[in-house]
Order: sequence, then C-alpha cells, then structure tokens
Amino acid sequence: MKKKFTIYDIANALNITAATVSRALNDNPNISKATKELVLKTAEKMGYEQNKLALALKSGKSNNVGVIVPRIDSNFFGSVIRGIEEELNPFGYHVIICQTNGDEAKEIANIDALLNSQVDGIFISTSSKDVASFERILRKDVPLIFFDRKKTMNNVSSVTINDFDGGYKATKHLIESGCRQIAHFSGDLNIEIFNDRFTGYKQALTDNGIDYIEEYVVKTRSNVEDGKKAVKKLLKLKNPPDAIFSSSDWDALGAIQELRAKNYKIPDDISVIGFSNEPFTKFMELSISTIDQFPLDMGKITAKVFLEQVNNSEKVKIEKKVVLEPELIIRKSTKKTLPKK
Amino acid sequence: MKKKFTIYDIANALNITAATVSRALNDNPNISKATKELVLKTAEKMGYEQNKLALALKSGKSNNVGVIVPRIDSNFFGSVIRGIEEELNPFGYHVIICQTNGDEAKEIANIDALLNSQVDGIFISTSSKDVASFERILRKDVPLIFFDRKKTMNNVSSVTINDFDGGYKATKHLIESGCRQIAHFSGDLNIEIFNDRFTGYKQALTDNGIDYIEEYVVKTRSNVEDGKKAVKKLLKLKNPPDAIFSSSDWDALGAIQELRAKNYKIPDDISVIGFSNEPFTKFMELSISTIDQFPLDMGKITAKVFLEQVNNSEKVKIEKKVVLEPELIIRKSTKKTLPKK
DNA sequence: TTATTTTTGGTAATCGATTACATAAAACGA
DNA sequence: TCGTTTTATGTAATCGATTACCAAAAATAA
Repeated sequence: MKKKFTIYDIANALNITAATVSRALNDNPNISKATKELVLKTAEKMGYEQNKLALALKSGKSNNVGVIVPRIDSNFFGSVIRGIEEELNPFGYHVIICQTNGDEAKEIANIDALLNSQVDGIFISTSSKDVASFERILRKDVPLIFFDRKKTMNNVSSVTINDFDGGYKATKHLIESGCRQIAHFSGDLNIEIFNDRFTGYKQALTDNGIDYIEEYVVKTRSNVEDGKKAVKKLLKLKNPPDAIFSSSDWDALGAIQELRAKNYKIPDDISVIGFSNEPFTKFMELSISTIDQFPLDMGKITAKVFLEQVNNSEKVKIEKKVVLEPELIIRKSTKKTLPKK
Repeated sequence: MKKKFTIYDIANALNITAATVSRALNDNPNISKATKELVLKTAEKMGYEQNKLALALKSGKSNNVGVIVPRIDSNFFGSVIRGIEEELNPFGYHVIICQTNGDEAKEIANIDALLNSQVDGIFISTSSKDVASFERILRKDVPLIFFDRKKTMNNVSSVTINDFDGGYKATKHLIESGCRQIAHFSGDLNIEIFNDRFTGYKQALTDNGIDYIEEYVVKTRSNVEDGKKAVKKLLKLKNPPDAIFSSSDWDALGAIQELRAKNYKIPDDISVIGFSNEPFTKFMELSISTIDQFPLDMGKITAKVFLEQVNNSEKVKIEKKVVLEPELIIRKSTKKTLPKK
C-alpha cells in the first residue's frame, strides 16, 4: 500500500503544526516567508495533494455538479454536456453524469444519490411527470436548473429552446412548400417539449386555415422503429398525409426508410421534417430538413446561469428562464418551392 | 437557508447519542428493535439524508470514478461512457466526466483534479505521449484502466479493440475487392491505436505482395476538413490511389465529399473505408464501409474489469488486457466484388 | 529598561459519520 | 443473593483540512 500524505505528515516532518502547514499552503499573510517556502518544498518533495473530500466536508462545497439526462450517447445530450463541462471546468467544477433512460424512478434515485453526495448544483433534462423530487432539491437549497426538458416551477431557472416556435416553423415550412395534409409524430405529450412542438404544429395549421385532424397525430418514442410503424399506420388512412412533421430526427429517419421501401417519392409525394439536427440528417442520401436546437450553446448557457446563481451573494433569489430560438434547416426531404395552389 | 439534518439532530431529538443513531440506521444487531424503529421514524420525519462526503472521508472511498476522454460529444465516446455508467450505477458508483480535447496538459490537469477528489478509479482514453502522470496515479494506489487509447504499462489493465486487426481487415477487404493502390489516412502515429491501424494496413499490404508506398500515407486529425485536404494531396500524385483506408469515419466522410465534388465515382474509381462505425456512415447517400469497435461493450467491460480489481481482496495485483475483436462492415463505399484481375 | 505593538504560530473546535472500546442494566444460573 | 453473561448504549478517536481565538517571541516605542 502506498501512503497518501496529509498536512499532518508535513507538519511532523517540520516540527510545526498542521494549522501552520494549512496556512502556508494557502498563502496566509501571517506565516513567514521562510516557513512558507519550507512547507511548499516539503509538500512538493512528499508529493502531497490536498484531499478535496476533507475540504468539501468542512466547507460544504463539493465542487461537483450533477447532470441528469435520459441518455448520454446521443449527439444532442452529448453536446449539451460538452458545453456544460467546458464552461464549468475553468471554475474548478466537475460534472457527474447520470442517465435515466427516460425512467422516472431512476431519475428520482439519481437525484437522491446526487443530493447525498452533496453536489453544488443539479442540471436536469427531466422525464418526470411529478415535481415532488425537485421540491426536495429546493428544500435542501441546492441550485436546480432545467435544460431542454423542463418543468414549470417557481424560483427555478431553465434553459430551453422555444419548442412551440420550432414546431410552428417546421409546420409553416411544410405549408409554404405546398403541403396541406400534415401529419405529426408527437412523442410523449406529458413532456413539455413534445407538447410545445405539438401546440406549435396546431397553431401553424390554424393560422393557415388548415383543419387539425386528430388521426394525423401519432405518438412515437424517438427511434427508427417507431417512425416506421407510424408511417404504416398513416398510409392506411383513407386520406393519407402529404407531409410529416416529426418531433424527432430518429422517427423521421424511420419514416423515410419506410416510405422509400414502399416507393414513395420524397419530398414529392410526401415531405418529411425532423427535429434536433442530429449529424446523420445532414449526410443522408436524402438529407433531412430539421430544426436546430444549438445544444452546445444550451449547455454553456445552463452553466452560466448556474454560476450567476451561486455568485449571487446568496441574497436575492434568481429565477432566469432562458429560451433559445430554434432554427429551421431546409434540406432535401422537404420541398423548397412555393405552394402549387 | 434550509437546514440539512444530521445524525446529531436525530440524536438530540431522541436524547440518545449519534453513535446509536448511526448504528440504528445501519441496522447494527446490537441496537434494540424499539430504538431502531424510533430512529428510522424520526429520520424519515426530519427528511434526513446521509452525507456521503463525511462517509467518504472516513472510509477513504468516494464511490466516484473519473472518466477522461478527448471529447464526450462523439458517438464513440458517448457510447463507451454510457456503457460504463450503466454497469457501475447499480453498484453505487457515479461517473465524473473530464474532456481533454486531445490536449496533454489538460489531461494531466484532469488527472490531478480527480486524484484530489479522491476518486476510486480512473478510466482514461489517453492523448498523452508520456506515462509520468499515470505513474502518479499508481503511486497513490488508485485503480487505473485504459480503454481505447492506451499506453502499454505494467500492472495496468486495459480494454481496447485490436486496432491492428481492424487496419488489417479494412485493408484486406480493399485488396480483395480489387484495389492495389491503397492510401491511408493515419491520424497521429504517436497514439497507439492509430499506429496499430497503420501497422495492420502495412501488414495486409505485405501479406498480399503489395509494395508499401510512403506517399500514400497522409496524417489527418479526424475531421471532415482534414479528409478533404488529404484527398486533394493524394490526387496530385502522378499515380493516385484507387482506394483509401481512413483511420477515422470523419476523414473518410471528408474524402468522399471531396471526391464526389470532383466527380470521382465511388467505389468504382476509388473505394473508401472508414473506422468506428459512427451512425452517419450507415445513413449516408453513399453508405460508408467501416470497422465497428463496439463502444458500448467496451465501456461495460472497462467497468467490469474495474469491479474485479476493487473486489480482488486487494491482495494479488490484477493486470488484465482485454482486446475486443473489431468487425468489418461492408457498405456502398467499397466494392463487394472480387478482383477484376 | 519597561511597556506596547506586531509577527508568527499554536490550540482546539468543526464539518458528519463510523467504530473500537468501555460500561450500565438486565437476565440468568447456582 | 451474588457472580456471570448478555444486551443496549455511551465515550471518544478518526478521516483531513480550515479557522476563530489565543499566546509566545520579536520589534518598536517611551
């Protein structure tokens, strides 16, 4: 077993006390230069490294933040986390990752675990219907910030994109390119982002005098298989759609694969637009129109909001709701031309 | 300020000592049932949660592991981390993420920070030329495991794929499909994985009686731009290649974009094969042949090797070198036919 | 030379949980 | 009834670093 050296070891070696060593290492003004140099030299020689755990226990600050996401191996969440890490690292914070796979129970378990480990903040893209566990975070006075998938709560900051606008823009684009029977892959409508996209979709229809047809809306779960299934279902309708606005790029991909397998022409027979701007949408045979959510920025801004909050001299409560504007990206899977009329 | 309750608060409330409370909470057999129930009830009522920091300081175990990667927003590393997290979470471990962007100084800084925070293990995909910082980890007796980008060190476990084999398989496939002038995008040859792929490439050439031509090897940095540049360079040769084996999917993508812009036919004029099986390679107009590295498995196995190591009753030193077998995935960017002869 | 101030460093409590050791009370046997 | 075992809990040290408070030594003033 190798030995880990502490300030007490340094103190013993120099016949001084740990308090002096601690002060010397922290460059405290009432330690003489001679002693400081001696301590520093000895620390160096022994390979001393500060135990952050002891410091964290004493100070109540762990310098860790927890990030809870459905999954980390998607480009979107990977980019958000990258943004958070890059922004926080210079301030000495570390990022603890937790995955929920969209499971509410796992999300609660993760929150508990993070609270136990005394993280200095929790950033979450939630999959929960309930806010009870978030209230527990607030009760412990731990900064909580939602990103992407938020819950609306008082005194809690959030960084999201305007999903309503994203849904609106995507749908409007389809309408402007001549489509009238526009289907929607919705995702779980209990989750705000999906509900907002859906609402944006409906609003765009209304604003353009198009009737909302309930059977055009299919609930999907952001994967290729669900996209295929959804298309199959839609094609069986007596009046199949001429466009699909999918709330996820993965469903859109599934839809496109299924449509092409059935020899539909995209975008001529059916236009398809996704959501998220996953890298693959750009490189595909038939590049997919989509909505960019700027995940890297979202991560960085989330981190900044957190930093503001902890540096706020703890007096006034900050509630900051940052809403990023999504961007429509038009590619080959939707028509660029104007209405046929 | 909200109050965080400790075992002392419970002890005071019940007029017993913290020791008893601690024992009751840990279901110690020599605490009476009555007291246990009382303590449990009071803890519940107060919303008590154990402070893991205090526990970690006392026990010397933080239940955190550090994972150091060049970047987290790539499918490959995202998947590895997902695998690690999934495997370790049931055992109560949390994963701290650090990014280096391939910068050696940042890697060292991250290692220092992780050691300071007393992590129970460090998993790293290294970008360093030097092993000095890893020796510091070992000196502190912290388990160290390399994955993907390793250094060869005694007493250190690693989980990698057989990059030599990957390079060999890719090159052999190109040869078998009739190519003879095979170029290679190499990456930084100081990094073992790239060097191994390169060696596999050369070996496949040799085994098939093809001369190794130095000017066919271009150093790239795993991004689209470098792939384009590399192709431009190769096409200027008096004897341009008829195939490219790229050590990265991103360079391969750049190469393909550049080649198509110049009206080369793929795979007829030039075959291209990448490395990693990034999702986009599958969905592209011209799907890209590549080598699968099974990143999720790599993460899970890395975690398992770690668990074995810490459960090893700390007596015998374990050095486990796991090498996964990569898989050739043939798609449209390479010919499937046999040699034209 | 004595009193006062300034330097410098020591003492001991603290953060929250665990645990070896000690001890009081209850239960038991003879 | 007295000694012995068992049961249940208390006491105090420990993990490593910080810091309010105090005290000796040195420097300065009177």
